[in-house]
Amino acid sequence: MAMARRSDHGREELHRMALDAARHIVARDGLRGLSTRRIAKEIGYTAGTLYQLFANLDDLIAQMNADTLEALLEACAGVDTEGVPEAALQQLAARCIRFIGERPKLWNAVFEHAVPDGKALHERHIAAVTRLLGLVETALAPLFPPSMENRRLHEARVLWTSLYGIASLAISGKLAQ
Amino acid sequence: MAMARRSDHGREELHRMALDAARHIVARDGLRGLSTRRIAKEIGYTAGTLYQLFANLDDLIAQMNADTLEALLEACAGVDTEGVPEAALQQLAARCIRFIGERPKLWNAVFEHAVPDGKALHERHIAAVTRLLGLVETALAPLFPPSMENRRLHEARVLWTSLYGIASLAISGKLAQ
DNA sequence: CTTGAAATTAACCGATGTTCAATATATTTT
DNA sequence: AAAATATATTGAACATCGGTTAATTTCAAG
Repeated sequence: MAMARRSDHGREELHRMALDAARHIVARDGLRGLSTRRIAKEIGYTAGTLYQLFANLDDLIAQMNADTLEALLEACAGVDTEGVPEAALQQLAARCIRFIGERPKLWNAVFEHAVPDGKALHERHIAAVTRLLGLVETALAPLFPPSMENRRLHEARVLWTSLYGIASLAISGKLAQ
Repeated sequence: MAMARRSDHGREELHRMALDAARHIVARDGLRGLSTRRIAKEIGYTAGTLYQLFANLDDLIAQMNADTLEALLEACAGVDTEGVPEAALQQLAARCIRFIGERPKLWNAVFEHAVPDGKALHERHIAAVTRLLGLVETALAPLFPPSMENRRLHEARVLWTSLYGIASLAISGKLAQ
């Protein structure tokens, strides 16, 4: 097989291709089916090339997960979080559930991937979670007087945490039949 | 290291120990962290021993997942499904969400594990799902006259599939208290 | 004891993440 | 254009770990 040409793809184009391939693999076979060689094969390169774009496989997975969270954020973008709280929350929940239900294994990867010892979570990962949480906080605002800000933030976090269970449950129903 | 004595543990005791170890590993590190050698190490044996108790690793995982579903069933056991339907469904949803939230990675495994080609789902797996569905069906009973049995079973399935709606209510309820 | 079956391990063989020297390609300089 | 330099890509090497099977050890029964 011929060596891939140097200028076949630009650096960031390759970066994108690798993450796309990883996403497809994980969506189909779960994190367990992901390997450097498999990603490389899917994009027509060899494993070593990936180490020019990512520090290692953990780094690649972390970026893939950050992508997933940003995509979820995108999916929630259209929700009006300033109106009636119940309606806003229901819409947020519905979009999250839909998003997760369409890529359950990819979503699982966000939680299954153990962060390497000592390493912090990826910056984009944190940013996306923060903004998602922010949506819930905003939606909850009308239910709490300004004096109960702590309480509001706390409840937003509780709600956000429970969302995972809800989404899982929704997915379970779909997959169990 | 001395070979483990043959009579250290009975067959079904070992069986249980292996599944327990697998559960702990998956709960901590996800399906990706699970391997025959790691299970064996945790219970003081070597990998080959497992093949006396399980057909292969896939079989072991399948049994672990069946255990998970049965544990969920257990967690739902106390719910009074004979009373007011709305209350029963809400309780069921709340318990499911709680259960999943406490062992997210273990729950993921139930859906990440691809059933080997040609193989059917484990019998206990199917039985557990059936009984979970049965809880919903029972809870729905008061809402349907006996003549609409088909309809009731259908709605139970729909509800199970879209449990997230109920789950949302359960969360809202928590928020209100 | 001997024997045979069950339990346990050791060995097999392929896959994994990662590194690195060698090679192929692009770019710049002369 | 040719030479020189810089970069991209590979393929092999390494060490480890994967599931599974073959061979060995243990134990109880006759």
